[in-house]
Amino acid sequence: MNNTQLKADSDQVRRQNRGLVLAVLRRNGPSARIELGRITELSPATITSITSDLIAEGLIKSAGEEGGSRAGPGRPLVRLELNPEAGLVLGIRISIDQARLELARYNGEVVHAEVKALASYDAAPEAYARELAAQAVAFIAALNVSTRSILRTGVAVQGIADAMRGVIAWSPAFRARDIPVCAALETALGSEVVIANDSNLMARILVEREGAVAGTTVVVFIGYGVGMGIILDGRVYDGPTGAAAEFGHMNHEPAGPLCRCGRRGCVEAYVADYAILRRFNGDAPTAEPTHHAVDSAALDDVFARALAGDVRAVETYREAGLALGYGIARTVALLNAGRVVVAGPGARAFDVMKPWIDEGFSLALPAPLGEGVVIETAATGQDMIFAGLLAQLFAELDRNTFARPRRDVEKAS
Amino acid sequence: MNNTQLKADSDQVRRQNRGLVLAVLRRNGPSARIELGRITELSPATITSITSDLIAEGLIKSAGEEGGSRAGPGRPLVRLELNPEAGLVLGIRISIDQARLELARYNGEVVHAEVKALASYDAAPEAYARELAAQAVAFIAALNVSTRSILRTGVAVQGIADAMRGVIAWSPAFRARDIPVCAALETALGSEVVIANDSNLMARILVEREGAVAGTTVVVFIGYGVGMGIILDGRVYDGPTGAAAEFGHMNHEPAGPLCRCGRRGCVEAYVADYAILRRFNGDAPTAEPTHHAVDSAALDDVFARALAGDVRAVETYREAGLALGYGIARTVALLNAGRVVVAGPGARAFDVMKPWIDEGFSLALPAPLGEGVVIETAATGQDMIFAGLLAQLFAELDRNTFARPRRDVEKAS
DNA sequence: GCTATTATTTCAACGTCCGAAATAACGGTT
DNA sequence: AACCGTTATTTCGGACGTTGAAATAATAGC
Repeated sequence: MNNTQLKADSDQVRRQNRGLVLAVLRRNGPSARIELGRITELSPATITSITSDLIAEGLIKSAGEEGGSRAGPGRPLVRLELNPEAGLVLGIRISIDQARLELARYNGEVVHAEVKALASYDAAPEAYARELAAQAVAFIAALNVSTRSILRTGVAVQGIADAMRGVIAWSPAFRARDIPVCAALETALGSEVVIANDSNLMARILVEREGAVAGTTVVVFIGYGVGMGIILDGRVYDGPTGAAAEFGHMNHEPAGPLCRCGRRGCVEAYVADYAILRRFNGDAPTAEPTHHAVDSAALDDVFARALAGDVRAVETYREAGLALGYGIARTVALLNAGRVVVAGPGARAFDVMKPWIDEGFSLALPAPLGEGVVIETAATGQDMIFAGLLAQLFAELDRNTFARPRRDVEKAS
Repeated sequence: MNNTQLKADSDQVRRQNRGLVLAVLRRNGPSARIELGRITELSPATITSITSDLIAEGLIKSAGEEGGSRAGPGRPLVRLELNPEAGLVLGIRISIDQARLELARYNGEVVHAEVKALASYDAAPEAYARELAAQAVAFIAALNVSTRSILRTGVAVQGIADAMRGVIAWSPAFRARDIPVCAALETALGSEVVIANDSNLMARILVEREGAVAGTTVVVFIGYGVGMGIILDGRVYDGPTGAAAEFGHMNHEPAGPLCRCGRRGCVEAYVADYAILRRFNGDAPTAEPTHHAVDSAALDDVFARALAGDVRAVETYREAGLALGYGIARTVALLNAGRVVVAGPGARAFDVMKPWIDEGFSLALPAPLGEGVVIETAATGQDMIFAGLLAQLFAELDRNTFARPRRDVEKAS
């Protein structure tokens, strides 16, 4: 018989409290010991003990003079901050036929970012992974950084990111399935590599920016595809394997338009970039969708026409809005979400779609379930995915690696 | 700034480990200290310390001779068990126009169960709550039990159980909304009262019976209504307020048959008892559904006819199965569930519907998302809801009340 | 230079867990 | 009946973590 829960001991207490201190420093920036004590509710004595350990291990250091002290009498506070030199983290975002790499110090400061062309859609899985690893090695070599100082690497991608197996199980960026990116990067870099879904990362950073969110929030990401990040009780839900909610492939109507996935009536087939264009152009709903990036100028045009009242453009967004409203209603029925944030490039048309989103929502959901649900949009950019990726990497690093007390560091006396 | 996490201290360590010991005793039945140590991974010394505290507090006691020792030489093990006299727990299940009450000892043993008639559908909220509380008081008074020994009370109901506000927010058993059952019971009984959803409790007990479940499992409950319990990583997900997944009111087709909730095309309107009868009888899909319990003999008849190949009966289950398959696919898309269990009285027709469930599922879900998903049924009864309710009450009691170390109990020396 | 004030560290006390040793309670053997 | 091997449970001292109180440090204001 195996147990659901784990036993607790003093090691775990220390780990938890160290993690807490690191988390506060990461979220709040430079903080004095007394402030750490107030926020964590740990006693000043404990804070002294924990911070002196962390300093001895090189994870944090006392901030310079810019701390700014405090008005009035009394000993000035000494602010502590994360030590940027404690290590580096590498973030990689894979999208169709390109990859963006970003190197950041332990305090979150970005050292360098770069976009590399890297054919993905038609690539063979192993070859792609090898090529990606080579690009990563070249990227950090060009910065004169040793692979040894890379503490952790993260890969963000649209579609199903299987964190257990460390592969991209299924993504619109690839024709093939099961791209084994983690293994290749791990051997090339020697650091632990995690994989995550774009929408989840977007959700993560939205939550982080706004502080803890009560209840359940879902973030719908509309762009080249349609994704979703789910936040349950303030925590991003990653699914059993790390995959995100495939809201885009949640069916709307059984005989609906053809989706890139080959099924009919997926939400994506009404709402994604390609679906908007297909509908506006008057192509058959069963016309095979493109598998490559769509012309963003053409999309801008449809949007502008909708604003101007062009009938076909409005009708396009009406159908998209209805599908979205129904899809959101189904999601709310299942998860009892109180807030829905529509984000991503496709969210530019949010205001145009909103009346139809509301209509679909209220047609699909009995009033008691829909009451008080807020459907809104949020300005988001490509860098938010990176911010989320780095936030996740640092959170894991702090919690799983650095929170663990080390007994092998000589304490200064 | 407030914190997501809480600090840890030695008190919390003890609480966690005491809770662990109680949980093992509850799940495993009488266990010797050495066995507790093996399962919890705590040292024998710690187990001695914790168990002697628990014994002093009257929560556990050493089991009689029936422990059965062990073959071979060596000191025989002394099995410990939960002390039935540590307190009582009251479970109440509310259904349409009746309530069932059940009193159980701390070790889970049921003292007495009783069904009382209690008009619900047309009742006024406050009056219903008062009446229910009066019935509960009478029930325990008839058993010669003092309200003081009731440690906790739980209410199970179909529909939206708002645990935060302690009300039945919306349920097929009531025309009215927001029935304030918790407040009334709390003042009448003096014990903490929690409210929970039928389907969640069913899911809880299914999980408990099978041990920890890896990944995500959903339990679809088909009966008078259609509900769902979601198990994320082996834990029942209760939603922000304690409500369950309203799978029954997840829309299937925008212009589908009329649901009891007044919307069209809900899964329930294809699959629930009343929907099966309506379709089989050839009534219009927009015929107003009944709000009272359906004739179970008539349902048996439809089922028998379907088995015999009656065209209209088969067609009825075909449509229900398709709706179910689509609904399950939507759920899997969102939650990445690996296993779906169809339960409840309506699950008797599972085998009949299975081909259509599978068809709907594969039409709705791209292959990579549906791979390896197991859709199955499980035999369930009314008592499983009670078992789940008691399990939940005891788990909360153990974790929140009894795991907390007490310093006011005199230790035997 | 002194005082009030606030931040940080030191120290002793207390709670928890653990390993090792001691003790307890059997079955089997002589 | 005494002894031995075996296994369960308790006892005890040590290690670690947190805490409150007291001591110390570092400033502003007078």
